[in-house]
Parts: sequence; C-alpha cells; structure tokens
Amino acid sequence: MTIAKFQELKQAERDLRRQIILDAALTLFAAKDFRSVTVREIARQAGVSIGTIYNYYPNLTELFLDVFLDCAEEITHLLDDLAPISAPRLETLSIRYISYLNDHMTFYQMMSHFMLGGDLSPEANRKLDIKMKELLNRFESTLLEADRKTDARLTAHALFSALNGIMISYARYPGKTDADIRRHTLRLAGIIAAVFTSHIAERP
Amino acid sequence: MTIAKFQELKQAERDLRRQIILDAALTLFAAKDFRSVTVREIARQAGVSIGTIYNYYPNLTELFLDVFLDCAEEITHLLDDLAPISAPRLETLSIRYISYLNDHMTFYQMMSHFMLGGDLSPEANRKLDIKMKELLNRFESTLLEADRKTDARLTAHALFSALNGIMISYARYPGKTDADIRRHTLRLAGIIAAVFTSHIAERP
Amino acid sequence: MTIAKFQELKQAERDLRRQIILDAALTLFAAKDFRSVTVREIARQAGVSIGTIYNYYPNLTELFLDVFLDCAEEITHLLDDLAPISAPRLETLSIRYISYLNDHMTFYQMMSHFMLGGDLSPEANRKLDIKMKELLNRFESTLLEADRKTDARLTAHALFSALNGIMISYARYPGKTDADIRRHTLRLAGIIAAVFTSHIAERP
Amino acid sequence: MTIAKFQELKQAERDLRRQIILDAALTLFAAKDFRSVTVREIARQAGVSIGTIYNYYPNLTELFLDVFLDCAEEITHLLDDLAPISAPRLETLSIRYISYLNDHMTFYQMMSHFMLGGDLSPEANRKLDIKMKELLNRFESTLLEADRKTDARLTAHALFSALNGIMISYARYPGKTDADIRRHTLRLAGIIAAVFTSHIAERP
DNA sequence: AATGAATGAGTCTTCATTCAT
DNA sequence: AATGAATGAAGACTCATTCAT
Repeated sequence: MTIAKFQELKQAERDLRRQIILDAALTLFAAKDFRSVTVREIARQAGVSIGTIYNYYPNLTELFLDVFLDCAEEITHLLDDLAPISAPRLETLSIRYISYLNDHMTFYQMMSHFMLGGDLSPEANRKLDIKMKELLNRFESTLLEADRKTDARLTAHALFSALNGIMISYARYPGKTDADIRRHTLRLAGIIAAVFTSHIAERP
Repeated sequence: MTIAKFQELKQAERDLRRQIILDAALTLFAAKDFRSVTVREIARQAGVSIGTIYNYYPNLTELFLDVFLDCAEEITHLLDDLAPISAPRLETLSIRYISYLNDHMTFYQMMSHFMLGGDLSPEANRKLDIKMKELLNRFESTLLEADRKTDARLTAHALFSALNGIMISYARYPGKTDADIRRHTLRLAGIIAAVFTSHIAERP
Repeated sequence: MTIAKFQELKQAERDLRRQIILDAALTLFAAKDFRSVTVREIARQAGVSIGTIYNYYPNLTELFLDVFLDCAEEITHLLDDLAPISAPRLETLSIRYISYLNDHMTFYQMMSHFMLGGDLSPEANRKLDIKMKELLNRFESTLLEADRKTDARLTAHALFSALNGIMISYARYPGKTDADIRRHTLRLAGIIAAVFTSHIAERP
Repeated sequence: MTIAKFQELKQAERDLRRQIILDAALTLFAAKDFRSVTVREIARQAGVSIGTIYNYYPNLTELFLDVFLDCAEEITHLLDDLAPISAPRLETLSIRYISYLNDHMTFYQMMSHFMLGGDLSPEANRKLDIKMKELLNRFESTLLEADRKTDARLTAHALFSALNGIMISYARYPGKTDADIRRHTLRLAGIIAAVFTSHIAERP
C-alpha cells in the first residue's frame, strides 16, 4: 500500500515535469514559428537540462506532437461543453472553434505541419489519428443533434474542413491587426455556420 | 536598334533560365516536402550552379515564393476558363480547385507555409497579396454570376476558406491511397459547393 | 562467528551480482562491438540499475577490463589443461588458442583496445599485466616442454605474437562466412605451429 | 588546351588541400588515440573550416580510412624497394615492416579498428580490401623469391599474421620506454623471420 | 554572368556519471 | 546497497549563403 502510494507520487512527479516541459514549449511557440524552436531553448525555458527533455521524449518531433495532441484534447473538450447549450449549435460550435484557433495559432500551424507533411513514426501516427477522429466526432455529433436526417459523417467532414480553411486563408492579412483578423475570421465562421445551417434546414 | 535587340535577347535568355530553375524546383517538390529541398539539389536538377540561383533570387525563400506565385497564377487562369461554362458554376469551380490542389500538394503546402508563418520581405509580401487577391477574385466573380444579391465578397471569402480547409483536413488519411484521398476531397468539395449553392438559392 | 557468517554471505551475494553483471556484458558483446555497448544496456541485460553497476565498478572501462581479465583467465586455464596431452604440443596449443579467439572475438577486440590504446589507471594496468603474463607463461612452458634448449622466453613471445596476429589479419575477410574464417585462421595457426616446431627440431 | 590546363590546376589544388587535411589528421593521431580526434580539431589543425572537411569526405570514417590507405600504400612501397636488396630477404622485410609500425602506431591501430570492427560502406570496404591485398602481395612475392617450392600464398598469410601480432602483443609493455619497445619488437621480428627462413630452408 | 568550394554557426542527439531518495 | 532520473558536455553533420575566379 505504501509502495503503491510511493509509485503514485513518482508518477505524479513525472507527469508534472512532463507538463512543465510541454508548457515551456507552448510558451516558446507563442513567440515564434514552432519549427524554429530548439531543444536548448525548451530546456532553458522549462528549467531542466537538455538530457531531461530526451528522458521524456525520444526526439523533438514527438514532443511537438505531444503539444499538438494536448491542444487537440483541449479544444475537443471545449466543444464538448457545448452540449448543454441550446439553440444555434452549429454557429456556437464554429465560433468557438475559430476563436480557439485565433488564440492558438501554434495548434493550427502544427495541424498543418503534421497533416500535410510530418514524417511520424507509426505509433505517433496512430495517436494523431485517434485525436483527430475524436475532434471530428464533436462536429459529427453536433450535426446529428441539429438534424438527424443529414448524412452527418460526410457533412461533418465538410464543415470541419470549411472551418479549418478559414485560418489558412486569413490568419495573415496585409496590414491588419490581430483584432482585425479575429473579427474577420469569426465573421467567416458565422457565415459558414449559417450556410450549413440553412442547408440542413432547407431539407423537407 | 541593334542594342535594343541585344538587350531583348539577353532578357529572353534570363527569363528562360529563371524558368528552368523554377521547373527544377517544382520537379523536386513533386517528390518531397519542399522544406527539405536544398539549393544544391535545385542547382543540380536545373543543371546550373548554386551561384547562378543566387543570381536570380536573393535567397531560397524568394525562390520558393516564386514557385508559389507561378502556381497561383496557373490555378487562377484555370478558374478563369470557367467563365464560358454554364450551369452549376460553384460546383465546377470547387471541383476544379480541389482537383488542382490534389495534383499540386506543394502549392498547398506553400500556401500554408507563407500564409501562416513565412517571414517575407515587404516586397515579397506585396507580391503574395496581389496574387492571392487575384485568385480570390475568381471566387467572388463566380459567386456574383450565380447570384447578384449576395454579399459576394464575404461569401467568396467563406467559400474560398471552406475549400482550402479540405486539404489540410484530409490530405493525409490513415491508410488511404492517393486515389482514395482525391475521391474523398472531391466529394467534400461537391458538398461544400452544394451547401453554398443552396444557401444562395434559398434567398427570396 | 555469526557475524563472520553474515559477512561471508554478504560477500557471496556481492560476488554473485558482480558475476551477473559480467555475464550480461559478455552476452551483449557477443552481439555487437564492445565499444558501442552502453551502461544502460548492460544494466537492463543484467536486470540491475545503472547505479548498481557503478557500485561495483568505478567506471565503464574497469568493467570492460574485468570482462577481459575473466576471459584471459579462462583461456589461460584452457591452455593449462593441455599439460597431460602428449605429442605435438605446439600445434594443439596454437589451435586451441585460435579456436578460442574465433569464439570470443570480443576478447580479442579488447586485447587490441587495452594493449594499444586504453588509458587505464595504474591499478588496472597492474592487473592487466599480471594476467597477460600468466597467459604468456603457458606459451613459455609449452615451449620448454618441447625443447629445453631454446631460449624459451623469447621464442614464446614470438609465438604468442605470431598467433595473435592471425585474427587482426584475417578476422575480416571480404565475402567470407564465419566458418570460412575459422577454417582459414585455424589453418594459419597450424602453419605457424609447424614453422615453430620445425625451427626447434632443426637445432642440433 | 587552356581549359584543360585550368582544370588540371583546379584538380591539383583540390589534391593539395586533401593532402593538407590528411596531414592534419595524421599529426593529431600522433598525439592521441585516433578515435578520439574530432572534426573540429582536424579542421583547426588543417587551417580549414569544418564544412571543408565534409567537402572532401562524406564522413569522419572515410577520412580515417583514407589516412589508413595512405599509410598502407606507403609501407607497401617501402617493402617494394626491398627488391634490389640481396640476401636475407625475409629478415629485411620483417624488420622494415615492424620498424614502420613502431613509427606509425596509428596505422596499426587503424588496421586493428577497420579489420576487426569498422562498419564501412561497401565502396570503402572494397578500397580497404584492395590495399590490404597489395600489402600482402609484397610478403608473398618475397617468399617466392626466397623459395619457389613453398606454398607461398599460405605461408605469406602466416608470416604477415605473425608480424602483425607483434605490436598487439608488445606495443604496450609495463614500464618500458618507446626505445625499449622498439628494440623488443624488432628482436621478435627477427626471430619470426628466422623461424620462417629456417622452415623454408629445411625443405629438401 | 556563371561557377562551386569554402564557410561555420547552429542543430539534434548521446551517454557516462552523479546523487538524492 | 540499490535505484534511475537528471545532467550537460561533447560530437557529427547540415546547408544557406558568400565571393574570388
């Protein structure tokens, strides 16, 4: 029993340090393109040695992936809490998603990185796929709640895609402030939500 | 007069070599992630020296950007030729755009790279903005043709975004072949086109 | 008395664990170059922690040396058992020695490592010298038995050298199997033994 | 014609710099175990940048191998010049070989390294084999000159082995100076030569 | 204008060793 | 005495860019 407790504490400490490393990485990502962040920087920011980083992750890519997965989980939960909310579900969902992306551009950059190019280990690939599927599920279930007649899966894919495209198209806008961009991307999210909502509603 | 001719030829030669370099880069991009292509590789593929490349471009980024701009121009023209086509304009536009992206993943990767992170010179930024606006214009004009009452500009942004998001979401799909991905992404393009079309039509 | 017993057991346990570590190292050496074997690997193979290894050895080099000394002792004893054997002593000795080297390339690699380069502590050096001398003694005594008139010490050195050189020259042979190499090295051992035997016999 | 000259000079310059790098490496090897010499050190010693080293060699191993091959060629030629020398050929050959090894311990260490463990590319392996065979040929031809009846090839292998073993056995000798070691190893070389010579002579 | 060798800062990663528990 | 996470110095190697020819 005591030993079990000890093990538990050990694990808790390990989890904590892992979290410290993740947070350090995330902090750095906020300041610059995540691809240009080095192990040394992360180590310094986390207040641990370089070796420790490799004690928790086999390589940088896996660390980056973990940051991504953490974010994916966070946004997934945020969309979960949507459930009790009443009316225009699609709009709330869309707004919330795009709002998150505005606040976490790194997440979006990583999504682009891993979904388009990233050479991941099979195991890492599996983890990525699972998390992406979970995220997608929130869109699907929200659509099902809005209209049970729709082919939810496919429409969910379309909606998910549509929202994801907003940032790639407008995260960068000549001479606009972050606030401008947020306003514009949220407006687009609203339009897309409206378009999909009307599409569903229109069905007899 | 003779001198003018000489200058002209000189310029033609220069343009040709520049095109050779661009083609070499594009060829390499077809085989691997553009971020991992080196100057040396491009030089070898183009049959010129490294120095020559720097004679045409101040740095690698500008060369990459030029490849991107070339592709942007190409797809813009492809969407132009749509004009004479009658009926379901939105669908044709969407299918054609996504079809191009399937064939030119590098273009899409670069769009993601430059739109999200790329540190470009002001001049490069300007060129990028112009080309992106031209591309966007095709979406806007197509929408206007479909329905003059819509707030075309904003809806065009939404549609453009929606389509762009397809690739980031599904260019990579666990255990699917390129053909599978093409089929799925084109289907999603169709759905998005349909959704936008029905949205427009429904207006009184 | 009881305390003495306790101490004795303690020591026995210590010796056992030390042996376990040595065996683990030897097992790993069978699979790969000993210089590329890490403490971590040895620890895992032995089923002990890294710290424990440093409890028995001040550093990796001393552990490697201990493995080497163990092997040296083993081969020395193998050559000892030669005593009762009658006739062509030199040949039997040579064959047996080279046969051992074929089976324990690590021993040979270590001999090369420690004899040529290894920076050892004075204490370690002393241990190495003693064991090498013991091994050499077997060659000397065998020579003396074969012919009491020879300057056995020097000829023993020459024979020992001659045999040692076989492996460095032919342990690696382009496109040959282990069996081929064993056959060839044993044949060379035979020749060298014959050469030395005839040299001794020829004396008036 | 002029262009040819130009190319020739270019190549000469390249060869020269390559030689400078090789010499730098050899100089460092004289002071410490060649396995502990770093790229940085070689670059500094050669007065070139790290990058330049990699401009001439794909990796450190190939550079080390080249140093080895150069030495192998050198000693091979030294043994060649033996030809005009009259009588006790085997002894002269042996003495000269061991003398060279005393002066070039690095060569011997490398031989041990590459022959026992070194992971080389197939191409590198081929080069190594060729040079070793050339070296071995000198022993074979010397033996043939000494006695045409012997199975020269095999005896050459045995002699070559026997000499090679001298250094691994006595390059390091407790409390002896370099001069002592040289004296002892040369004496052993003499004995081995004598043993082989008498073996050959004794044949009817 | 074309060439391509030289540059070297900067990267990730390894691994023997330490030491608090 | 056993543990094993933390350490961080050190290494090999890359590659965009420069510049003398």
